[in-house]
This record gives sequence, C-alpha cells and structure tokens, in this order.
Amino acid sequence: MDNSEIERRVAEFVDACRRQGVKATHQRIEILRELLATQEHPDAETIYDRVRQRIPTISLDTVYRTLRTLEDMGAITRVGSMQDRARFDANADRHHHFVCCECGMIGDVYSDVLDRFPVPRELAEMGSVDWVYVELRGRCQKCQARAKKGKT
Amino acid sequence: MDNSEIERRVAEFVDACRRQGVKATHQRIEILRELLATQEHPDAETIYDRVRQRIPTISLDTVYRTLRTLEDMGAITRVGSMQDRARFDANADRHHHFVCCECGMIGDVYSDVLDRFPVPRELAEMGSVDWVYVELRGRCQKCQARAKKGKT
DNA sequence: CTAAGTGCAAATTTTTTGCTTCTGC
DNA sequence: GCAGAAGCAAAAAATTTGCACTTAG
Repeated sequence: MDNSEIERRVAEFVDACRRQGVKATHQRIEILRELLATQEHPDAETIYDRVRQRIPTISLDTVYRTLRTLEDMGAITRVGSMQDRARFDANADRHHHFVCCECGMIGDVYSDVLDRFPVPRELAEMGSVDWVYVELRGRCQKCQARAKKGKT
Repeated sequence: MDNSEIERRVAEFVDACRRQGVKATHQRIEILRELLATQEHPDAETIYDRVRQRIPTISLDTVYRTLRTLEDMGAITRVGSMQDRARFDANADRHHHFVCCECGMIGDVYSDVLDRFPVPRELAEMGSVDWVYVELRGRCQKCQARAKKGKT
C-alpha cells in the first residue's frame, strides 16, 4: 500500500474513532500504520517489535489490546480461524466448513461445486495450490433464531 | 458416523500404525474414536474431558501429544488456521488468502470469481452465509524452489 | 478536567517438554 | 526385552487483567 493510501486509511480511522467516541492514540495509529504498510500478515509479537522502534515505551499488552480494539472497530481482521484454541476433525473425506461467527459452531460441508473450485491462474505467481479450502461464514440457525427472539 | 464406520476407521488406523512402526495404544485409539464419533470439531480440552470418562488416568498432555501424532499420520486434521499464533491484516478490501503449508507465508488473493462464488443452497439448512472465505493451500514459490534444490 | 487508554507486572490460558515408569510389539 | 509412549509436574508460549499513572478530547 502506498503512502498516500496509508494516510487516507489512517485519517479514516481517526474519523471512525471520533464517531465512536474512541481515543485515537499514538499507539493505535502506529499499530494500524504498521499493519497497513506490510503485506506480511504479522502476529502480535512482530508488530510489537516493529512499532517499538518508533514508540520504544510501548508494551506488548498494549499491542494485544489495540489489535482487539482495531478488530472490534472493523479496521483490521484476524487471519484464518476466529477461534483461540485449536480444534480437530477426524473426517477424512474431502470437505469444507460452515463457521458461525457468533457461537463458533463448525459444520461439515460437502459440495462437489466447492471441490471442483477453479483455481484462478493468477495464483501461479504465488505458488502451487494443492487444495482449495472454503469456509462459509455466517450465522447458524440457532443463533439466527436467538437473534430474532431477542429483537421482539 | 455410524458404529461400523467408526470401527472400520479405527482398524484402518491400527493398520497404518503397524505400517509406520507407531504404537497403536489404547489412548490413541480412544482419542481417535472420540473424534470419529462426534461432529463437533472439539478442542483438546473437550476431547480430554470425554476420553477421561473411559480412561480416567489419561493426561491432558497425552491428548495434545496424540492429537499431534494423529495429525502427522494424516488420521485427523486441524480446523481453520494451521498456525499457532493469531495473525492480522489491515487490508479492508474483500479478499482471500493463499497459505503456504510449509512456511506459513500468507498472501492476499483478489478474485472476482471467488467473490462471486455461489453459495450452495443445501447450506441454508445450516445457517445464513454472510461471505465465502477461500483459502488456497499449497506451497509458495520459495518453498517450491528450496524443495527442488534439496532434492538434487 | 475526566474518562479512556497505557505501561507494568503478574495472572491465565493454551500447549509443550524432561524425565521416570510403563506397555505394545 | 526394549523402543516408543504415557503420566506427572513443571516450563514455555500466547494472551489477558488489575492497578496506578498518563493523555486525548
């Protein structure tokens, strides 16, 4: 992302803070800037190491707290699973998953269409694709029902 | 999964153990059986709690070690991200990821085809799908190159 | 000025490891 | 019998929290 684009996104963030009554602190801005400047999808520790060069007094827990805040505000996203702990599956058949963003429920999804998913050829520049894993993200029936009831 | 199917998979596993010179212990078999019997994609602690009812002396670390072993043998898979730590992304545009299974490298993938992917209607029974996230799993160019060199 | 946020240290949670004893083959 | 595995306890990672001080608005 080029510099002007980064600054645009930062300004957007400062604005969102104002609207949401959240403080646009130096730390938050630098952490966001760091994430905007890289393509590497870094983890908390990596972000900490890099931002520390500019704000030497920043602490790792501020990084964790800030990442969570930015995530809640929708400024950044967590890559891969949304869960904290590892979960396992003994289903040997090729399959995909439906994941409920609300309760974390995971369901198996079988679909020929998904299995036969065409890999975009542009991908060749990144590497070879062994298989395409699809995660359908939404809300499970239970959570939908609960939300509807709560709204009444 | 019905009982005969479970036993078939267990027998298959015992066989795989024999072939690979790995011991088919009571604990391993029960952990696998537990995972085969459920659709819930449980985490280590949940598996521990359930298996403990049958093997009261089993320890949580055995569960962790066994899950890793089963994963290495290909008998089970880890759901969602293959990484241990959370990783973040400030890329606000809708996109997907290419993940290298060897080094963990994550690359952004933009694709209209992926974005417009039709959600299979059978999915309606599970819940509502907000968006389809696709993870293209394979080996990045660097790892491919390294593997080729190593083979010589 | 004041509520929200930071930094520090200490706690929690999740997962791994060293070592001794036990067990499948 | 013996290498590989289990169990225990303790450590290591990863992440969160309580509290006093600081800062954005």
